[in-house]
Amino acid sequence: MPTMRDIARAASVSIGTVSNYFNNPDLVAEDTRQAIRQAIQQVGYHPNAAARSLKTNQTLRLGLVPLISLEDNYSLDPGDYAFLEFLSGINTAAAEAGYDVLLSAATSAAQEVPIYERLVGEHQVDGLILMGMRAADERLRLLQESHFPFICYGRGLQEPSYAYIDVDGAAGIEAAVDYLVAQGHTRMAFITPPPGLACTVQRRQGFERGLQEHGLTLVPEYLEPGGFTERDGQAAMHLLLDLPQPPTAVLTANDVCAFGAMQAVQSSGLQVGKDVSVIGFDDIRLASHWQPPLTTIAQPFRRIGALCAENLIQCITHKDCLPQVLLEPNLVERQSVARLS
Amino acid sequence: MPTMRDIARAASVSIGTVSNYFNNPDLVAEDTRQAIRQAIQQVGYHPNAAARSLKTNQTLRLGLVPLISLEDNYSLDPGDYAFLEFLSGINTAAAEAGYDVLLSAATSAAQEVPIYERLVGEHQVDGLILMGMRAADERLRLLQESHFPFICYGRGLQEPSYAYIDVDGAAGIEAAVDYLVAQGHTRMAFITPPPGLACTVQRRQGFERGLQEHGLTLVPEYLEPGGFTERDGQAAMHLLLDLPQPPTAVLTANDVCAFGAMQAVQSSGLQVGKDVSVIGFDDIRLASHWQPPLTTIAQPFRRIGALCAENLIQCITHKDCLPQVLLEPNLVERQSVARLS
DNA sequence: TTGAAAGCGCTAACAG
DNA sequence: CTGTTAGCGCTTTCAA
Repeated sequence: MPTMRDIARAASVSIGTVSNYFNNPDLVAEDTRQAIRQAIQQVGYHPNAAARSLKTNQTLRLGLVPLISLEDNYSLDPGDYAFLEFLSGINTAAAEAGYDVLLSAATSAAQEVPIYERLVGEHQVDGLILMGMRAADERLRLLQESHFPFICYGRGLQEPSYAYIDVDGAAGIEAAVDYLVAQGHTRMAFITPPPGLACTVQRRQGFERGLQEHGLTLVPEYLEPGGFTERDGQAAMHLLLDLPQPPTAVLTANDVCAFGAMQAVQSSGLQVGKDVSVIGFDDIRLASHWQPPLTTIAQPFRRIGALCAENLIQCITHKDCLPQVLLEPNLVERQSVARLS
Repeated sequence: MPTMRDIARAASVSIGTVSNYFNNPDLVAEDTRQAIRQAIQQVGYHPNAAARSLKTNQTLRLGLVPLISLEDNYSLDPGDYAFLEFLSGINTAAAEAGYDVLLSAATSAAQEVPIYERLVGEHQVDGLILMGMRAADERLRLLQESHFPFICYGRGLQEPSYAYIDVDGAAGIEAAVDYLVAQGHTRMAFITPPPGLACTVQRRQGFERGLQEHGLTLVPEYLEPGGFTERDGQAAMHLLLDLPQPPTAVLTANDVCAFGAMQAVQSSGLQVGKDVSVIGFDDIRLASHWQPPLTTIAQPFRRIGALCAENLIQCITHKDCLPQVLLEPNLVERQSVARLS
């Protein structure tokens, strides 16, 4: 690989001028630029990233640490199909701003914090994107203490002092409850996201608020702890259907969970969208292709990912800015909800 | 952030000794090690990655360039849910060997090669993982010319001279044809992956071979160009059903495509697994939860990803080794195929 | 077993 | 406008 020295020699200029060519082109005379450009073209030169980083203290990389755990699906975001869209959004927006994305897997929750420490300590990235926020999240402390730029997809439970992009899950669930009530339902259950996640608490509050507003009381058995997988949905729905008085409508943790729940309904000889209504969360692509098409609370993952990347980069370059974006989710009506007379 | 100099000072040793502590611990006396360990603990020191890379010429990073294109879903691997599993495998295996993964999105096919050039030129990564291999793939030339370590998930059409991990798609399709014949089918169609991909050609050959072996002739109308999305499957299946004499069984590009195809069958008032049989490819998690559960040709994506990472790292560290792994796919029988009398 | 010193490829003063 | 030069933080001889 050629170095800047080689380019300088080939263009018969000094190494400093080549540096200027890259970082302050207007300081360089047009003919000199021409010569340098040619030399670069000829050997296919690219500046060495490590050398540049060492000097400038910036990597042009954004970090993301997915928790890929087979045992505990505690915060299995990456197992969630939505993660893909999220990642695409990050990646696309990052690329547009000249950043790459560094992925560093944690294969258990215990590994997680050390990985963040290493990424920060080694200067591997200029900023970090967090996701799958927990009700009590160690990562926040670490990053805030070290004054390292970061942004979260999701918020913790108290009013956050950090940058985040989030979808108002409570409002989404509340809107879904409104909708169900409008369709004549009164017995509504909620298969929640995994316990421990911040969004689980938030959405549960939305659920309670929704019921309350319509003078409905929360049946404790209708609050079923669930998760993001089909298995979770399937198991929880069976539990719900086994109740002496099963709910007529069920909200779920996400679309995949809803798919599992629908599967349980069908294998119990009941019909989704008729005997039992199901509402998903996320609106992944398959939701509209499911049978019956799934009514769900849409989150714009790609956009969220892009917002995370853009705003994080903003934080990195402009320091002391604190983007806090709360998006409104959007109920997409399809055919998995029955209208009761 | 503390530097090695700080550690050296704190431990009252020279900077070279601290370096030895990390890279040649046995050269350092136990008490000295103790002192250094303590100093490191105290300030939370991590070696600066850029400085280290600059000197050692290795980054401990593996590169992956997903093609995230909204217009042309030419090689929309990342849009495929299987990508997630693949990525998890890579990420996990990489992490185990001390590597991180660098993602650099290409948002159009035109951007792709320049991104590879940049990654190589900037020394951003120690090796690259390619996927979505095309019938004629520019990336191969580039990487082979520059003698940069890389490995492919998938093979080009001629016998490859490069490292790869692949699943024998032709054999998979052939086995599926065998299976369909055993179930009494003779009119079989194939909704192919996107044109241009190497696997499309390979699988088509498997399809033809399969038919041939059973003395069946290929009906040109039964070879329907498709893709990896539900839309692709849906559209192609409708075309197939509109034929004067529709097929009784349909192979598809992947499970998601199969889902779309099944949707088309149902909306035509026919029943999957009875009037029309459908076979997927990949065996993503949802396949078994679909209604009816999808018979499909399984690819172990997580394992493939892990193999890619492990073998690439092998290539990086041991040079001149040429892993070429061909995995046999596996037909998973479920309920989307009818037995004809 | 430890220390001193050169240099990886680049940037950013600064001098000319 | 261009050249010279001193590091960025680390590894790696080589001497002591």
